[in-house]
Amino acid sequence: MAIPDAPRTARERARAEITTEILDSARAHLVADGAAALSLRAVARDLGMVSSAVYRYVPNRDALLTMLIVDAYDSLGTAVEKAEASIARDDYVGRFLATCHTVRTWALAHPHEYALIYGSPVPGYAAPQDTIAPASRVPVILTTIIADLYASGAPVPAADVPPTVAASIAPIQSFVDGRLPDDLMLRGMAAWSGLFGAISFELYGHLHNVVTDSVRSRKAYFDHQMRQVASGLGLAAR
Amino acid sequence: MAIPDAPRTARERARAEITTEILDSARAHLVADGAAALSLRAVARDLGMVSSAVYRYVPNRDALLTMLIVDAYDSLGTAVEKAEASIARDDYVGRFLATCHTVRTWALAHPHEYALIYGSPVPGYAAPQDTIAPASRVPVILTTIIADLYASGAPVPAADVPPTVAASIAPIQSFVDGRLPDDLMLRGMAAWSGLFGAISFELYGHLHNVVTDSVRSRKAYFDHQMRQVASGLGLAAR
DNA sequence: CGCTGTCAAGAGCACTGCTCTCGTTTGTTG
DNA sequence: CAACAAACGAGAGCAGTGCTCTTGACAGCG
Repeated sequence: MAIPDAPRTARERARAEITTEILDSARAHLVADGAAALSLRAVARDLGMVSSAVYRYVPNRDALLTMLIVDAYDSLGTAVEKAEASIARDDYVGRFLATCHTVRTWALAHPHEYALIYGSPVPGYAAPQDTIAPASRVPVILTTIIADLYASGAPVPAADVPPTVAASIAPIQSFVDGRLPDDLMLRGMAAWSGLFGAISFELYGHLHNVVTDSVRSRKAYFDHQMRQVASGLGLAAR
Repeated sequence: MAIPDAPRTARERARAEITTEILDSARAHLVADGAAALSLRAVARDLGMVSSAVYRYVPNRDALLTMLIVDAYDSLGTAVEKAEASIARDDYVGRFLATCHTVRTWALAHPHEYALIYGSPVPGYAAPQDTIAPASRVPVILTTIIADLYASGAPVPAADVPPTVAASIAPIQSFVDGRLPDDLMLRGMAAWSGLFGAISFELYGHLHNVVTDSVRSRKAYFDHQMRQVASGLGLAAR
């Protein structure tokens, strides 16, 4: 898997270079006009190539979008990991809130990229294998915070949950070897989907005429909601 | 605004008829292949017209999509209103859960329509005035449930919230003339975005490898999460 | 009856994704 | 070193898109 030792031949060198140029141009178009407007021909024009030449590097438009998806997940993942790592390990609320705010800030700064990864996928689009690792970086962080909180011995929600519900989250529980109480895990998942639900609503305009449309208000609203979510996780405020 | 008394002349009659035929065909394409694949030319072919003829009835593709958006909001709104109305008025949890499950059921049955209204909007797309009324039907139902609950005198969350947060929800509070405590309103909004966040995650595949992918499991998971949300609203379970 | 506005059809423009062919260049192999 | 195969860029081409414009037919009005 690891890159052997950089491209050796001139051809491999050129191929790697042009491939990244294609990706850069595609990303620029995505940022500027969104995924729907991304055109392989426009990318080709950017690089001074003819459209068919691009197909030597990218099998089709979908593949290019997939690369951009991986790209976006990684960009978000890196930002969140960095922000979360800067908080004291035993400040669980702080780590959670830093995660939330970083996701939101990233989303506001990269709306088209956010829409690409958390918006409606194209009908038949099936996420290829290479997207799932980058896609799980944020969930992994959230899970880690919760697992750390639980390991710290702090009081966390651990009520019984109906067997069918417990069974439904078997897949995710297997990732943490069932170390977390079902109740806590379920609340963590609610936090996760609540986080992205809140951001999507804000970004897609559903808060229009609902929450004052100013940077200050929107941030205060989001912060409050995420604090509420945190308290539901057993993360005492402050 | 109201239709005077049905089209009178043969021309007006034909115009109304063809317009609905266009919408029907467009809806069929949307259901089958999603919004991205909706083509004005394909609609024209369906009706045995040439593409330019369609432009006599619909100014452009965006306008057609807007009609479908209104359509979808109305379809969802009708389904939810009907389901919610069938629950005893004093069963607030039941009304809330019926609303949640109906939204989810509708979304699973109409994935492309759901994606059209709750997915990522096209970049420059600004929701026209005619979409906002249909779009608010579900929020109105949710707000009504909460307002009824509050009016019943049941104990509801009414803690103080920071002034900036309270100020941020001034727009929505003005709809209910500030009758609801900020705390309750905020939790209601969290429920609202949590509801659609959960459904979007499920529909867009983010629960893959997280929640067992079976009708039973997914429903049990969703039901549990919405019950948790309800309890956060002061809606005692059962 | 005749004028005006509406309509369907067709051609056309600029754009898209993608395929195929054809010389040219590059790297490897005999 | 020569020969062959693979990789590559350019160009033409196909089928499709949204949208505009012109042209001729028709309906409804004064």
